[in-house]
Amino acid sequence: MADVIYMKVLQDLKHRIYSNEFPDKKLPDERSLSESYGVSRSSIKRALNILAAQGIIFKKRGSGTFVNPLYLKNQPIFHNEGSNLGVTDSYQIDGQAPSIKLLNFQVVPANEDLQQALFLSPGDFVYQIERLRILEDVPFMIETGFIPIKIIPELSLGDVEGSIFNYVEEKKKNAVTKSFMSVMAAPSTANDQALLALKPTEPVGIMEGIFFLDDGTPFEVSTMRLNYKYMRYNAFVSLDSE
Amino acid sequence: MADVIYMKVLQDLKHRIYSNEFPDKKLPDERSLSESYGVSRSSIKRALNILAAQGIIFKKRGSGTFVNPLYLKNQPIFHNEGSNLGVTDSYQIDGQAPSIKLLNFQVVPANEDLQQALFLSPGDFVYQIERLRILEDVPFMIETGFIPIKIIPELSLGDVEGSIFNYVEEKKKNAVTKSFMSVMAAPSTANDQALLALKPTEPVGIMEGIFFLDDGTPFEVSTMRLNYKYMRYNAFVSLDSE
DNA sequence: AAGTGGTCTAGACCACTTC
DNA sequence: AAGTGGTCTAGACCACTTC
Repeated sequence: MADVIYMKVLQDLKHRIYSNEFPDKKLPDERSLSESYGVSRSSIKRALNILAAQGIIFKKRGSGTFVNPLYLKNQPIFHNEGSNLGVTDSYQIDGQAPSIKLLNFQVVPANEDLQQALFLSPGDFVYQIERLRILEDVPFMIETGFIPIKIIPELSLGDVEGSIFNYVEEKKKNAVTKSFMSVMAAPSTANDQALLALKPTEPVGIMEGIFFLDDGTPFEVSTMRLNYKYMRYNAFVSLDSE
Repeated sequence: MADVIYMKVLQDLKHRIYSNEFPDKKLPDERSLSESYGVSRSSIKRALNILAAQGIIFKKRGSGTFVNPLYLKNQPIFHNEGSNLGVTDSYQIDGQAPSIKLLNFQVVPANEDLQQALFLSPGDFVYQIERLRILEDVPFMIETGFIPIKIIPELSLGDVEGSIFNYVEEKKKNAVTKSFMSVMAAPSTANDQALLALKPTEPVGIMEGIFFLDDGTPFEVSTMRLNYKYMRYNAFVSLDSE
């Protein structure tokens, strides 16, 4: 992926944006970027379109391309940087991935909700995986995931202490690239408070999702409970492509 | 929008998919589509990429393009009913729009953040509009919005007691069709608790956004603080188009 | 070997904004 | 008039899958 031109341009531009290289929030025009990077304008546009879809920049025809001030105002936490949608890739900070503390790992029968979400039959089993995610020594997320055992029957204790999405990508050559997400807020439970070092008045952010493999197979149902300070979900919404 | 080639192709393909014209779930290859539609392969790819981003199809290099069976089976989780992205259209319940209680309406100078977000110059003014949104007698959202006065200099007290986005659509023939949203959670303030009938341990969900008119003009910066029970932000995420 | 999607180019023309 | 992003073309070559 890194050998692809538009990805190189994208990474470089993102770095320059975060380095505040454009204090007036205006990027060079596409034709200048094309020349300075030595690539076609199409490749520049492709990189810019992705940055726009990620909410980092926006474009105004006739005027130029601008850094989204909302995006830089606070530190964005959840950003889809990697080759898949997993927590490990999305919560990188300065290239450092969050570490994992395994809380629970077992195989259970899929209940009705899980059967429907993961296209399973009665009697099918799923892994239940509960993990605490830690970023720079701060536990910030409790993650409970359910994965059909038939998709990765060989999953071991060691595997679930690392990135499962990366594991699947490497071993199965099938990345998790799509998801339906629901983002919510809720009061913290006693368990949340203990694990995430929250006061009783401090809430959790909740991200619930169904994750799909690239071929459309539902891979995991996951509920993530976050220290509210670490949840900032950015999205670009457009009615154009309806 | 309908005069754009890739949109025409997109609409037509979507219609053909829903008409079950591809019972084997396989679409013609891109070069054939290019020929049969009489457009370039790039335009075909553009339409297909959008359909893939919407979760309707998926592509497999070397194999072809396929209808996503999951999509036809499952009802889409998130559906935007209205013609714009405003609260009035998005929070309809059984066709009933939320009502509005105006808390504050004044004209103030745009601070630096607003100048940057709304393309304003020092000395430009914005409306500051604070409103309480009420659904079936329950106040659920405190909304603070900032809109440049030069976009709608004639805005009156009566107008801000209704849907501003619908007003702009009717009067200016320019709909709010794009936005960058940030979704967060936070402890409730005393003000939140009073207006939204929350206990001190109950949080708010926060949706912060810049809303754009169809031509890309930033129209409003808005911060919405919601009773957490009423915030559920749904999104379909895909790395395909990125 | 043939088929199919992915990436990329160089350039044309259009639509809108700014000067 | 000049600048800037949007759309589109025709074609080249690459990577992966299927036969």
